Amino acid sequence: MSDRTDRRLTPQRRAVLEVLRASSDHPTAADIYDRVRTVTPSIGAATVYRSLGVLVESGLALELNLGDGVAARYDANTRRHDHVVCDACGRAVDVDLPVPDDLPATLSARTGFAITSYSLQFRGLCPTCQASTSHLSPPDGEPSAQGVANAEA
Amino acid sequence: MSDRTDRRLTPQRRAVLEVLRASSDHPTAADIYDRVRTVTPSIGAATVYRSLGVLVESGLALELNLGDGVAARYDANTRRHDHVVCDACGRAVDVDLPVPDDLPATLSARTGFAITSYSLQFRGLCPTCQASTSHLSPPDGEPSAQGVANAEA
DNA sequence: TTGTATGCAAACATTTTGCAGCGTG
DNA sequence: CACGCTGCAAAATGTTTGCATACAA
Repeated sequence: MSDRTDRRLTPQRRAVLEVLRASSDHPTAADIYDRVRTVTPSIGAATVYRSLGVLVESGLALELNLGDGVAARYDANTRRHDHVVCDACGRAVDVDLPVPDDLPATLSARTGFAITSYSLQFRGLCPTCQASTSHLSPPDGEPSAQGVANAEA
Repeated sequence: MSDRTDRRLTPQRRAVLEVLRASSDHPTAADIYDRVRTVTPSIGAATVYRSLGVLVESGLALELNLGDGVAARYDANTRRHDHVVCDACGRAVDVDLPVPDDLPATLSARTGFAITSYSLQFRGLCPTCQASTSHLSPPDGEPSAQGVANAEA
């Protein structure tokens, strides 16, 4: 009876992880499926979904719910960080916010919950969409890491 | 050509809103459908979904994505507030956290986004689930507003 | 071998749409 | 009478499962 940790990093799972690491736009499972198929055309959708599950379980990826209507997104950046999502084009950008680190403790004291994780979600208009009068058409599919704001102090 | 604001508060929409206001457990659309039917048995699922959409659009309700696998939840509490979700039983509790109010400004300066809203999501174990060794069975269906922590300072 | 992983297709769950009829202003 | 709203059913999405086969230890 081995515990749930003895998962193998198969070629498919590795491929999914690679794609995820190469993406900075927080792709959904469907996005990832499409991208992986350009490399491993024979992979099945179920395998992608299962692989994502495995990666999340083993701590190699994060599953995000950015609060837009969109399905779960995935992130290979497993450090604690926050996100800001554009209401117009849906683009999601990472942010590292210097939040008071007693936040979890405060919350815990206040609710009795044993806090294990937390994140902040911001919504608004991205610079591009602020510029364009018509808040439509996304800036583009998968732009490289443009606009990732990570100042630490 | 009237704008999208001339929506009527029909009996069905009112019923949905009532149910939502009577619920403190952040029900999903399906939950709400079930509850509304106890009062208005003839209502259709589509109407509930459409009503929720209308209520959200008109600012009478909030659509939440609490990051658990669960579908969107709804909240009649439209004030800005945060949530903590139990990883074991899925219970979601409101919290009003005194976050530095320059947070949006900081974010905006850092990313160029025009921030319109934000919220904090915490995850962990609720008191009940911490107590029970086996992190299973939800505390209960729709407990009244037990455990809502709203200290303001 | 023995058990896990994969691909395919079917099954599912959830939400959206099309449409005819109804009610209200 | 025009228009929005409703209920029903069908359709569209998105994700999970069942199963036979293919691998790997």
